[in-house]
Formats: sequence, structure tokens, C-alpha cells
Amino acid sequence: MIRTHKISQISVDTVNSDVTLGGWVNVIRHLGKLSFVELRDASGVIQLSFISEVTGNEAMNLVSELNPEAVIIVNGIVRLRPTPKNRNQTESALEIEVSTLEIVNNSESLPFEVVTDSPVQESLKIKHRWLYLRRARMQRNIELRSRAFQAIRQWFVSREFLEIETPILFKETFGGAREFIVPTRNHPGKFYVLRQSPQQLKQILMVGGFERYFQICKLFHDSYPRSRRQMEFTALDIEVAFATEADIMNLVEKMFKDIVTTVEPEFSVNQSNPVITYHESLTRFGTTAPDLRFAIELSEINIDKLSLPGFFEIESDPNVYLIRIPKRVAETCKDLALKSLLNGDFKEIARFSTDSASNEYKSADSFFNLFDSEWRCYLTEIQERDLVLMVTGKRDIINKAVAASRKEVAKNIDLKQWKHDWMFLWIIDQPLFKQDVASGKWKSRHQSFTAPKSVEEVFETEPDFERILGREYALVCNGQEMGGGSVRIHNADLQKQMFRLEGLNDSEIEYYFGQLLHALRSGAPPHAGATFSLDALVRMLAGESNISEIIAFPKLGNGIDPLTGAPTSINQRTLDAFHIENSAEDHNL
RNA sequence: GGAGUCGUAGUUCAGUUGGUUAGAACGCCAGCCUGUCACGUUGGAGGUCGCGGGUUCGAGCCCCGUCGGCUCCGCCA
Repeated sequence: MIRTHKISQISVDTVNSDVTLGGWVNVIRHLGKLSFVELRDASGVIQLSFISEVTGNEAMNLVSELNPEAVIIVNGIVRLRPTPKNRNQTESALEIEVSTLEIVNNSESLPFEVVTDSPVQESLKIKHRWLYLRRARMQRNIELRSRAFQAIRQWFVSREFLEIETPILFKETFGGAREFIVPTRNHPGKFYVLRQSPQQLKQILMVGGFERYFQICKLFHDSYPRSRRQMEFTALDIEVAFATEADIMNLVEKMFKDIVTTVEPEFSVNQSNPVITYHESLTRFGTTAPDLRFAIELSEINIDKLSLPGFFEIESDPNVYLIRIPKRVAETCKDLALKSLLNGDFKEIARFSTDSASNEYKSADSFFNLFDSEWRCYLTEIQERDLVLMVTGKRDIINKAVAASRKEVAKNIDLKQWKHDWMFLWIIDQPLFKQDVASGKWKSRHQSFTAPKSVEEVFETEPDFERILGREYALVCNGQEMGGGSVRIHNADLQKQMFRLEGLNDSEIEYYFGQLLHALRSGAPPHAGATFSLDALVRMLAGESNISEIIAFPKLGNGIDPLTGAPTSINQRTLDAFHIENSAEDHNL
């Protein structure tokens, strides 16, 4: 052992004992013949004192050579500080009176500071990753990530789930994301692909008799990265045999609740997840990933003519809408929300709030009491102090204004202030197919294995693609898509029909999905499952807006890794072994 | 591929209607300082203003092009 203690183990019990510590130089303060050095290891920070009367000459000379972020090993005596630091109580009232100092590795001048949390260009953060990882923020985030993964594994294992690995090297599939291809020397001209999902194999596991499967796994998409997305990302994959939508939704709901509160006990999760349909989410919130913490909501009132003496009159325009601004937004950033909202080319008729203290608005109670009770359903769950606007105008213009308002609020409020609140919801009844803009062809919105709500519909000779809904459920939290899943098809004929609807002929179906269809014909149980982005979960737990802050070694937004320079070209001699010719003009070898 | 935005010291940024020698903070180097703790203090080094072209007596600033970063859309859970 090089060290006798971790820094966190230095306590009042260790006063006057001889200790050897090792770590990084945090901060150096020279005061003439007296020097202080803050030493940092993974467990904490402690002050080292270099005093000429006590410290050896050698160490006194060496300390002047120290640079920040050097690695040192010191031996000395634990002492109570004569003037303990009282400004920051997390710092110890103890220090080490150094007798010997060894500079294991001094440090060059730094491209950015480690001790602060000041902003740094993304490419620098990655190029000098070893430095950026030393920052307290990254130490915290990576530790949090590890704890979250650990908690998830425990949660599932304790419920009789097995974590089963499935191969990363897979076969080309049809649909979904673009895949990375992997050549092999053993089979010239042939390729594996990096899995974009363990979907087919986990279904085969169900057929194979493993009824409760989960896996924390890396998935790969050859698509463009974003601030919340990398080309390779980590997912939680689940599949359960003899399960229905409700089984999976209940399981997942409880799991997220437990994980969030286990990992960050001060966070609060909504008691039960609202379930709304895809269509309802679009019409009410203008998005399929609403943030219920500030869900500025739009709903239409279908009336021809409305006249309420004392309040307002609507003459000819039948397009009347209510916009609800939740109390939280109304209270913290009302002006912000209203300003961007009222930019739109529509007319505000009236404004209500149940805030009786304010004379600015008419009371919602007095307003709604004028109506039949069924009017209230136009706005779900109106709460005390919500602000409600009644407007008239073109739907798409109002929609735009509401979207702009949501965006403005999301951008400007201090989300960290609200990050403790987790508002989950389920989105169900998504159409299974979407039309490709370029080709006009219908293809699966997600993957082709989801059971349709109505089997008859998909066997019609002229199926109405837009109306075919899936037995799907997507989980959304605070405006972030967490993932989702579905009840899978366990009947080979139905599965084959779904592939046909996507335009595949029989030989293509056999080529891409023969293995799955064969398995389904061999005693497949009904099953359902889900996949969730653990990067999204950890990002939210850490309160970060960019995913690269919760990944040890991320890539840039263009897919380049400044740390290693990947991707690079490969020399032709190597490529020859794969029988691959590089037709790109840009060779960097 | 499209839109927006940015590119100035090691880092983060400021830089007015185009005007003389391009600034600040932090960091770095040197001196002084025996209880600092974001130490203080005195001094110093450090810039092809992303790159190329243009307009102008004169460009960090205006115009055109180009490269790169970030965000968003397309793509993608």
C-alpha cells in the first residue's frame, strides 16, 4: 500500500498520528517561508502545511516546484488547524503537517482549470478528458451513473429477472436506424452490423424460456449526434413473457420511482403516471413529450356563438380556444410566458385566474359557474392560481404561439430549481406507421414487432395505415422521452403480415427475419417489453443539459472523438485483408 | 442536407457609428510575504482577432467565400 489513509478517513480520531497520503495538488498557496497545499484524492480534499520549523529542508525546497494537478505522496502528522477554516464547513478542521514530500509526477501547464467549474469548449473537454474528469462535477456525475446502474441491476435481480447479454455483432436488419457495418477477415465481402437494439434476440430469449429478461446494454446508431444523443448509447432493455401492457407499465413505473428516489432521495416523483393518447398529447401540448411541470396547454371550445354579458362577446369567429398556464409558470415567469404567447396573430378575449388576491383577472369560479358543468372538461385539472386565457384565431397560429411560449419558459426558467420534481406520463395509442416524406411509403414508426390494437385492420385488403394503432406505451418525463415499449407479436402469420405492410416480399422477410419467424412458430409465449435510455435518466438525475457531462468518454456533435482522433482512415494493407477498397478521397495516412 | 448562432491571449469573454499601441478576469512566470484557505501584494510574458479574398486612406468590426464549434430541423428512441 502506498497510502495509509484516504483523505476522507482523516478525522479527529487520527489527530497526531503519522499518515501517508497521495493525490493531486488542488490549490497551492505560498506565504513566504510558509506554504499550504490542498491535496485532493477521490474521497476528498485536505490541507497540507509546509512549515520550515517542522518540515524537512528537502520538502520545503520541493514544494516550490509544485504545479497544480501534480501527483504527490506526502508523509506527515495529522494536526488540528490553529485557525480552522470556518467559511466552508465541508473542508476539514484538520490539516497534515508535512514531513516528507515526493513529487510522483509534476504537471505541465493546464489547458483549462480543474478546480473551478468554469465553462470550457466541448472539444477541449474531450481532448484533455483526463483533466476534465478530475473536476468535481464529473467525479460526481460518473459516480452517480455508477450508483444508478447498480440500483437498477439490484432492482431487477431481486425480482427474479436475469441479466442476459446479447451479442453486439449482429446481422443487418430492415428498418429502424442506420447501422454501423463491421467487416471480418474470416468472411471477405460479408459484414456484421452493430446492433441497434437487442429486440429480435430478446424475443427469442422469451421463446427460449427465459421469462424475465433485462440488460444494460450499449446500442449503436449511425445517425447524427445531438446534445441529448450520442451514436453509441446505453439502454435498459426489458422483456417479460406472459405480460400485457399493464404489467410492463406498472413494473416500469415502480422501477423508475424506486430508482430515482434511491439514487437521489430528495427527488420527488409523481404518485401515478397520467396516461394520455398520442393524439391527445399533440392537440393539448403540441408535442409527444410534454413537460408537465410547466405544461402550457391548449384546448378548443366548439361553439358557434358565445355571449356572456359582463365578460365578453364573440360575434362571428367560432374558433375559440382556452390556454392554460399552470400556476407554477404563472407565478415564476408569467410575463415571459405571456410575452411570447401574445406575439401570435390572434385575439385575446378574456383572462382568468382563481387568484382572488389579484384584481387583474376575473375569477375562474365566477366564470365557470356560468356554464354547464361539462364546460370544465375542456381544460383538465384546472388548479388554484392557474392562469387561463380565452383566445380566438387560427388554430395553427395559436399552436405556434403556445409552442414558442413553452420553449421560452423552458429556456429561461432555472430548471435546476425544478429538477427535483419528476413528472412522468405515458403516451399510448401511437399510430404504428408513418409515411416517409421522400418516398411516400408507409413504414414502421418504431420497430416492426409491435402488436396492433386490432388484428383485423392489418389484414384488410386496403389497410388505412394512419388508423392502425399499436399496443405501445412511451414513457415521458419532464419533456424528455425516456423510452418505451410494446406488446410484441407472438404469432408468425401476423408478424409476416406486418412486414408485408412495410413493403417487404417473402424472400426479403425470410432474409431479414427468418430466425424470428421460425422461433415464433416453435412455441412462442405472449410477451411484452420496453427499452429506456439510461443516458437520459442519468442526465436528468445529474441535472445536466448535455449528455456528454454524464459520459466518461463522449464524442463531439459531429461524431469525432478529439481524444483519439477517431474515426480515422485505415491503411490499404489492412483494408486488403477485408477485401475493401477505400473510394473516399480523404486519406489521412 | 437545411436553419440559427458563435469563432479575439493558455481559458472564459469585452471590444462603441470602421480610426492611432486590441483590453479584462482567471491561469502562467519572477520578486516580497510565517496561518493562508478563491491568500495578499509588486512587476512581467503571452495575440497572424479561425482561414482566404474584397470594399476603404484605414477592417477585430462592412461584403463574399471557406473551415470549425454549439443548438435546432431532417435522420434517430
